[in-house]
Amino acid sequence: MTPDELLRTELARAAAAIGAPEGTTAALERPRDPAHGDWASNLAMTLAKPLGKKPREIAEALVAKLDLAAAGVASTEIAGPGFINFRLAAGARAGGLADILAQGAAFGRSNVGQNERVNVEFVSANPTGPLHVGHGRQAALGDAISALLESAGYSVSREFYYNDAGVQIENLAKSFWVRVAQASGIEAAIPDGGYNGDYIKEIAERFLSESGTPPHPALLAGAEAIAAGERPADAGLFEAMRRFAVAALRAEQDLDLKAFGVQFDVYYLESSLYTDGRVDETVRMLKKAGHTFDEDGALWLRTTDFADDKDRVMRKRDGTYTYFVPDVAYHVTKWQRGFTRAINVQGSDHHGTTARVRAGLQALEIGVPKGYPGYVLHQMVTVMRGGEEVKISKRAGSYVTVRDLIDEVGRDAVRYFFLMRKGDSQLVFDVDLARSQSEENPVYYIQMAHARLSGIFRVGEIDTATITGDGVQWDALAEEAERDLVASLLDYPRLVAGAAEALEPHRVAVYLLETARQVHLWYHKHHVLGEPEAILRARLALAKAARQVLANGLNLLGISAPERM
RNA sequence: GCGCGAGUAGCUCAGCUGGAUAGAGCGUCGGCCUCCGGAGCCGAAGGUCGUGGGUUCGAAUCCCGCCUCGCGCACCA
Repeated sequence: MTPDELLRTELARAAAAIGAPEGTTAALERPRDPAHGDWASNLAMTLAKPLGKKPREIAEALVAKLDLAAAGVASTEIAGPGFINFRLAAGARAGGLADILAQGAAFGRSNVGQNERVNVEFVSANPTGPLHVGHGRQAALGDAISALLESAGYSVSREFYYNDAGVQIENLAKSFWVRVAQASGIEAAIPDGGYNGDYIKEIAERFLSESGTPPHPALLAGAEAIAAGERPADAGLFEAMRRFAVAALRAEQDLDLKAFGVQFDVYYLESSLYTDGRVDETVRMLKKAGHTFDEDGALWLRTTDFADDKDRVMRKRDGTYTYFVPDVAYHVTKWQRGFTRAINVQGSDHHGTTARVRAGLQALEIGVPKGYPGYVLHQMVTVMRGGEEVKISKRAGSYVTVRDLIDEVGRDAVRYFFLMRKGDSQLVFDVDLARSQSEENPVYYIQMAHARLSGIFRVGEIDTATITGDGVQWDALAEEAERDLVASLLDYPRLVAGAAEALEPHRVAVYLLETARQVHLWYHKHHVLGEPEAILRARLALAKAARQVLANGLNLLGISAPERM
């Protein structure tokens, strides 16, 4: 147990002893002002109302009940309106470092999740083009959220949902047909709403060389049909092209993800929901539950019964389903596959769908919880280079892809930059800063801290395996910079737990930057090698512990922790 | 118009789920330093937390109104 955990338990015990109501939580925090001690609690203030006494009286009663020695507390004081301030014994303060050294990579992990199965869905791009920066933010976020949940003891499955059915894919197939026709010498134009990026040209070339050139008349007739807003008559050829294009684009996206170091456990195909009958089954169940109605020749779901702001069409007049139905069918599978918790990471431009998906699940009346699935929505990304915004233009077929970014600034920097801001604030990606090898670059700065600490052991020719907390005189860490660094390091488990609960990886990113700053500060002020034995040993332990915490945090974000740079 | 998100130092952003005198980096100004690993270190200036009310011992944080910006408001995903 770290000192604050000990203290927390003691406080809870004391609170119960003076008759605090059940469920009273003892808030314990690190005061901003060091003069207020190492830890402070507002417990007495929160108890003032239920106990009907003055906060300061309660504080005195609490202190009298505390076993200070057990919690490693040297002194207490009651301050301000009723804060209880705790000052730890010098040894107890730094003694927590022994925990870090003993737990190693496990430091910061917990078991609050109790192996609950969580499905984290992210990226889920349509296979209609390369992954762009928005997907990149999502990939970084989804992967980090997954890692956070794993570290909190959840059993996480990372999932990618391919929307490989529906109107967009139809448009892709038509655009592809046109490109194939063009490459075969036929004059044709990409239809409205189609995809005209250069990448489709390249795939069309590949199609021709791998599958041979299709019969000229069929291609021509198909192109004319597309121009008229219809499907090509040769259904077999159209289907073959659709498959080829989708497969090629999926392969491209896989390469993007691989370059980013993101691995999914499950790729779920929307098309499979049709072929295995789940879509029809979902419609049948919704009808059976009695929340559907017919109007204007379409089949509707009365989602307004379940907190949606308007009713939604399920089956269009032309007999095809809206995307909403497979979406519901898909989330039913998540529930049925045993995920009692589901989290969808999406761009905020999708937030309109959240209410209706939940409504659809409620309308089924199969016991899915109300807030299922949970959503983490993130705002847009703008890319800056040379002080100017890089415009994203799908129309011109030139937009910033994830792979462009990774090629230019490296995987670690891309990950950090996508994670350093709160998801719900807009993010400016400064390419020049991300690629700079200076301390202004936060990634470089954090990794440098890790490398510097590693350098101490390398230069001193010290095997880190020999560094443990055994027999270390912790009160040798008496400098202010050391006290601050130690406090930050011991704060790490709480920080990670909070980030996991809130699904906010940026807290880890911000923490790492601050901790790195403290490492640099300490490193510049105080030497390790060549100091007297007691100080040397304590500082080596501190260096190793700091390095461990930095590595653990970076690992959560999917960023490497280099030993030298 | 409705819904969601954002608005905090000159700039970019934190603010640990309601705590004590609101923080960091960059930039600006003043002063040191050249040491295991590369310009670092110390200090200063800089704030009506968009705005007006409310809730309470206490509000950047919770509630209501208003202003500005972004996203959405399809029988597209």
